[in-house]
Amino acid sequence: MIETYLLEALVAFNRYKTLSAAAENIHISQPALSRSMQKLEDILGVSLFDRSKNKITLNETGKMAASLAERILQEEEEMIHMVRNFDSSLHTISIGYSIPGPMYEIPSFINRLYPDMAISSDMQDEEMILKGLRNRRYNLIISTINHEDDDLISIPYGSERLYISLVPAHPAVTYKDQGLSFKDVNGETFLMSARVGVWEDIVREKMPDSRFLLQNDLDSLSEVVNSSSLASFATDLTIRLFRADENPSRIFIPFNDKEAVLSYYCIILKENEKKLDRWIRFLNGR
Amino acid sequence: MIETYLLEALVAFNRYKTLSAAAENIHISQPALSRSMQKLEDILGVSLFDRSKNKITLNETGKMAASLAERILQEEEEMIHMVRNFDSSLHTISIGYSIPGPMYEIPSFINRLYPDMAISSDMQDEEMILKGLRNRRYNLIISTINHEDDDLISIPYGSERLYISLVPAHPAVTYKDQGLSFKDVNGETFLMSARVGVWEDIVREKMPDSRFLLQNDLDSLSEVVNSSSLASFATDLTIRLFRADENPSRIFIPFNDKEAVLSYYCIILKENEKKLDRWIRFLNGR
DNA sequence: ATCACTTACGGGTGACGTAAAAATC
DNA sequence: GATTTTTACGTCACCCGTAAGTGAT
Repeated sequence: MIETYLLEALVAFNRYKTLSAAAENIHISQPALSRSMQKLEDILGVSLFDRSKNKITLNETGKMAASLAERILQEEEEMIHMVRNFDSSLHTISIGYSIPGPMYEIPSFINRLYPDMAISSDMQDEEMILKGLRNRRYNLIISTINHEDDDLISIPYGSERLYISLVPAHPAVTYKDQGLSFKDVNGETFLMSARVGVWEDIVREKMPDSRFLLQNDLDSLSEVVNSSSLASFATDLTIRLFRADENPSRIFIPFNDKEAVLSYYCIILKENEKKLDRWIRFLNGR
Repeated sequence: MIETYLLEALVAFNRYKTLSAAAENIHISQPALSRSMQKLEDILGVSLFDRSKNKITLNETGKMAASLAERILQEEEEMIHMVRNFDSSLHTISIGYSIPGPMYEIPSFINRLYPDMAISSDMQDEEMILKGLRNRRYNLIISTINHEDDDLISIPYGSERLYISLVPAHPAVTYKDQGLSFKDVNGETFLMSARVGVWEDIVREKMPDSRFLLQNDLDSLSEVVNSSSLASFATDLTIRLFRADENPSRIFIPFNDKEAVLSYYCIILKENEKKLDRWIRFLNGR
């Protein structure tokens, strides 16, 4: 059989057209490459090159061999990637979210239950999240839709209420105790994260006259928020997790509207029930 | 990149299930195979096996890797065959015949014109011969049909008349000078080669009452013919080439019927016109 | 005790690099 | 003279086999 390094040498020569150039590019000496080409011809029992005294080029057979070799090398690289990806998929729990809130607490729970597993988090819209669960991209998803399908297990996880975050000087802080409604602050300009999932659809619909300044990066968002007097958003969950209410420069007021509350569910494929048994029992045992 | 011998080792282990058995089958020592498996894991950066102290089995990742490796090795073998076949096709002129006669003289002409080329001969029915020319299996074909297509070059090669071969004692030898007709010997039993192409169709149709004893091998045919008094066939071409008329134990009498004469043509793809230039000029220069 | 695998060790193949020669531009 | 390829030669990597060790059957 032909060892891989010979195929690599052939492909390199085909790409760089001279032995010297090819040798340099694959970091071997030029005579070594010359010998490899001879060895390849020897193994195949076939002439692959037209040789003159100081010129060597692939003949028709050689060109064919080179393109076949390239295919094989590509496939070998693909194999490496597939094996590594498969292995890593065995050692990571991949979670898809349609809202960001739970993303801040679920990984630490999972990590406690499965200390040897890596955790990958991803946020996309509802549709992509569900599709990702079905095609095994995600091991579990957090969705605001309670999908009830025969092949799924759906467990109510919790709910999140949207808050407005204001500077203490803002006139709307008078609502502090009773909460306020979207229409009370419709027209306000908000700073918000670009990645808030379905929340974005909700606030845009309920406050059509507002402007929303999106920030891609969470750190820069919080920096901008702290240095400006613009309104922003939070939820009961994020306020608790980040102890945001200890920050004296911001007042948090809940929205009273029913659309300001999102219930969400942890959904997994039934086929993964055993694999995620600890997690399921943790959820049900709360 | 992964050297081929490691893939072979993995595939062997997957097939034979224990290191010892696999090692024996690929003719290396068992520790060598053990090391190869470790090396493969090292290169991939991934665990491929479940190991207990004296047992080693492929895990899920390992099984996947093994099947991918198998695919790659198959492709490599395929590459070797394709390259060798392509190379040999460059060094052989492949000829397809629908009748056997020219098969006895064309190769020697070709050999004189192209002394470095190998020659392969093949006989099949008209349809397969033409198909073989179109799909490049044959470089040239000899056909009794004068295919006139835009992509083909067809050159009349010659014609062949069928003779009957009789022992001198046979009553029909009285026809010797004027020739005879198929119907004159319909009912006769003939010894004939199993590979006579379209001739077989002709004699079966024109002498429906005859029996034809087919011989696969030409040598055994001529042996049987010489030791029996049964009739047999020849053509002007074969009589000349094999000096059959110098054999006193056989009389050759031509068939007069028009179906007893077959004209045949040398046909090549136009795209091969240059490659076979010498041959074409030889044909036209006769 | 036997089997299966791993680790340790010494040996040989062969792939490598350096050097030199030959040929072309 | 610079570039490109091949041949020659010595070196070193690495793959191999043998031997020894460990644990399971």
